[in-house]
Amino acid sequence: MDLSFDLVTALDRMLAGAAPHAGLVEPGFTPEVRPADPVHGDFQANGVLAYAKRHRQNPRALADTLVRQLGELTPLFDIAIAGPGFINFKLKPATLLAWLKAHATRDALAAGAAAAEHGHTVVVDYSSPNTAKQMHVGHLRSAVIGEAICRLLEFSGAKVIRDNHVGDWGTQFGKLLWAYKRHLDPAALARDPLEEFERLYKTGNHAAEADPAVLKEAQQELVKLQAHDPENLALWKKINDTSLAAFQQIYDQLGIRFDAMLGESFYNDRVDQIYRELMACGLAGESQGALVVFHPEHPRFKTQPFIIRKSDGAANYATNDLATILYRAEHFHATDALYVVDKRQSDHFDQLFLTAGKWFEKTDRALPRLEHLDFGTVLGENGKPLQTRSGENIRLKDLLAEAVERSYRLVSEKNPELPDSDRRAIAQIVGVGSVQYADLSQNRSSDYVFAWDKMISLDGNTAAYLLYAVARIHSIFRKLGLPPGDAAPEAGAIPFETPAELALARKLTHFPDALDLAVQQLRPHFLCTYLYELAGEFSTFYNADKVALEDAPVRARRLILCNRTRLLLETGLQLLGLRLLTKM
RNA sequence: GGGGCGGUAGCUCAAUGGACAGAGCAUCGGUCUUCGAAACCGAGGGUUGCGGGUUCGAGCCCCGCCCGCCCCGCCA
Repeated sequence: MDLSFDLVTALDRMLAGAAPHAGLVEPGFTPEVRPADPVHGDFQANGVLAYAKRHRQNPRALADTLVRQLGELTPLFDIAIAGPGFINFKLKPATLLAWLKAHATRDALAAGAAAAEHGHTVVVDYSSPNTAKQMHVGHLRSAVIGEAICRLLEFSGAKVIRDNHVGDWGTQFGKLLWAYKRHLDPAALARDPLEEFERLYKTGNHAAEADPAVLKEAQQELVKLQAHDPENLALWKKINDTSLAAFQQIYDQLGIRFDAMLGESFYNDRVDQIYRELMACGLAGESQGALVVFHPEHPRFKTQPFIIRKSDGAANYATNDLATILYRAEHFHATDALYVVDKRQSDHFDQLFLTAGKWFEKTDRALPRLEHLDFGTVLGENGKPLQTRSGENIRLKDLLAEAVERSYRLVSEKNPELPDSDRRAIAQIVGVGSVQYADLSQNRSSDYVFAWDKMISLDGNTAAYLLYAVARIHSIFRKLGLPPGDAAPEAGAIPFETPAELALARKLTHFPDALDLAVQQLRPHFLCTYLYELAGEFSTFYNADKVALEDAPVRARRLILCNRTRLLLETGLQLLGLRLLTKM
């Protein structure tokens, strides 16, 4: 057995191959190899338990027979049978060293990881704000989680297409255009256009609510826009361009760059085909003046309609999303389409995917794997959705600015001797990274409480704690005058001996397990948990064992531990979308 | 009314049907003449909402109940 990146899979294959020689055959023995609790070893195989039960055999005796067939593994692992019949595998110190030598660079890690998603073309639909409005805290999670998922999939070998499905064709434009033509403040427009658009939208909205005549006029503006009236179309374009430029400032801070920006307007002239096809294949029918799809086999959707054309004849987001699936399948040849969208829209996606599945089947098309990657709400410390004291949505640019400002104050307090420009740069990385990491480190499906003090803190599972570990490693290499990626000082290393060395080396070799879990479930928090534990093991090691010592072979092996910890922390943080630093 | 998600330590959260349910915060107590103490080490703290069931094994799966949040026809 070679020391492959993915030791779980390698062990699993070994056991499956050895099983017939131990008499484990029908019906289908599966080794069930998985990472183990460190008190038991590195990996455990649980498969003999179920097999022994099915065949009324003694599981411990069966495990023993199987282990006897694993002679090839004994130079690499300590193998033990425990409890009712678990087989435990513990990497030997020399094996740990060999694995770490074989995975010394980012390229080596990427080469190992790339098998998992090879051959997949994944469109990821995330961020997707509405134009003419500023991005607010409600847009945070989709952007942050979506970007992390893109990076995880890319690293795992997928071709990823980042698609920002912006809401650039909504009903908001009627009211906005109405107000623009009557209440525009040119000075405000010049100063901060998006602010002014937002004010105008609110003006129009209030006016329309107060006066049905205004509502009618606003609807007329929308009709004119949709009929491609030159004046309204030019205004619409200006509003969108302004919005997208403002969005990009946020995306730049979050490290996001989209491959496609195909908003609702792009699909505007593609919806007629949807109506035609869905009616032709008998899926859609008229109900209360609207065109809808029911799913008779479904307990709820047999009565809860999926509306694809409103009674006024206009398309809505359902139509749009159907057209988008078709485009992604035909144009991007997507094997997978993922939607990073608020969990409150799960009914919509259930109906969308059901409808698309039947439609594609009836029209003999290949349906990509469609998945709604839901996420919970960002709550304030009162347990309610996070808002300003006056009940407004918190703007994302203000939220990020506050994170940077708080980090600046902290860096200045902890490290006042650094030049101000350095402290500013560090605060930018720590502040934005703290917001990203707080969002990612928790299971995306749950709501989470937004708490500044915990987020920026150096204590606990935070970005600052991880970045601090990275900075300390860089500091070691600076002090020794060694470039951090250099392999030469690692030569002559002898296998690990101290408890702290062994614990850290062991943790390092489990990076693939964490990555696999995060990618398979598309939940970045598994990677966060791992990185936090890794940083913790490093801190323990750093505290217990001195690196810069005279004994060359010991120093070499400790430098390997430092360098690999740095490599994995940096790689992991980048996969999450964070930027890196070397001092803080 | 129908449905979705959740309820785990005082608080915020982890835990792929596997071994004794783990972290952080907070509390209490230790560690800087030594590579960055923004750190480390240790202690206490649990009937996993309640009741049944399936399983060699359940926080996780099934059934019932209680509580909370969210969704349920033309917003997205």
